[in-house]
Amino acid sequence: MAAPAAPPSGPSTRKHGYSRKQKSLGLLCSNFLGLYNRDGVTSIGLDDAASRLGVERRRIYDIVNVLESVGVLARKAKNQYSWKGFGAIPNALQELREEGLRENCINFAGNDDAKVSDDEDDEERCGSQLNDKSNPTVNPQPPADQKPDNRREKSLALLTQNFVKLFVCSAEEMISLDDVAKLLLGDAQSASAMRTAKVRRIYDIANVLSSMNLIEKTHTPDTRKPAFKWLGLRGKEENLVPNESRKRAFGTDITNVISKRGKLESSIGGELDAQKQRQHDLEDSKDGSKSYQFGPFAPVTIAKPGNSNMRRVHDWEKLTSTYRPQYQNQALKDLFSHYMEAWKSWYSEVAGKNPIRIS
DNA sequence: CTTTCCCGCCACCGC
DNA sequence: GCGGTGGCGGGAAAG
Repeated sequence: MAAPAAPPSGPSTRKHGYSRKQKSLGLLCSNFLGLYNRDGVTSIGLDDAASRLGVERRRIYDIVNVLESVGVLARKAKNQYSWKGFGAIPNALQELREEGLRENCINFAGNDDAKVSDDEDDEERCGSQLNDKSNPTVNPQPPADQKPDNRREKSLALLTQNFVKLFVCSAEEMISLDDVAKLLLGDAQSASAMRTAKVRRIYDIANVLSSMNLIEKTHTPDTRKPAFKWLGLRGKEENLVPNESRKRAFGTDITNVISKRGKLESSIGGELDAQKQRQHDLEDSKDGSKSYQFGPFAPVTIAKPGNSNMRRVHDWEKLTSTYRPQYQNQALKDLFSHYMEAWKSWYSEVAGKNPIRIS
């Protein structure tokens, strides 16, 4: 693949092709992951990440918040996060699942292959936000106050957790954007204007989860409505679809310092960094090739192992045994195995190389 | 036109 | 006060 500046099948973006896709959160997240998913990485400084990825600090917060919700990161201190790795995801998801099942009094019964179609069941929620002013929280929190924690309720992190719970708790493997919006941000269907304002956050979350291949953007089979499909596991013949090649210019200065939305950038030495745009496709045969691109300071060449038939045999057994808590319950064991099994392929596909670090 | 969602202002939270 | 966080929504690119 090539042509970073001119998106395929787009209008002739002649000069200074400003493309939103090159600055998407998902792309940034992929780069973030590629940058820190490396042995030896233990802690991550926000300033360091921001400068190395060439973005403002604000954007790092977005990524970090959702990554933390999935267990990949953990806040250690101000400005400092610790890298937990992809291996922390299964446990994090399971916790979310248990928590989700616990907090909302739902009885989905043995409804395994739900079709759902038009009825949006009301699983998640029930204990989250709802009516703007009335007391919303039902969680283990003193209902005394409502003003202080109001901020927390709308945090990206919490939204992300609820988003994930939606999939992990229920049997659905595809949920429409409309339903997600409705479930996460309570409220009935309001005008399109109000909803548009709300879904912006969902897009943010979805983009970074997509970059991890935890979900995938799709459309409902019947309608053409946008929807999200849960990947990574689920009792289906689901296959892990590797992302398409994606890249983002690195090392350039802060995103907006010069070009204001790509309009008045004109001729302020915009050519200089063209050299940084070099992109060479890593190995690649047909489609799915995920290549990270680094700026002037290209670290290690990322070798993507998965593509060929010979998948290097990870020490998954060892790893699994290390991770596996002492589950007395057989059901939990199965569940865990199910997760791990799915993640073997997922991990080797997306993350590739080095095994997860265990502390 | 609608949908997607980047950007960054500025409120908020400790210190 | 001060700097780190991160809601929040304007408004422009993409469809």
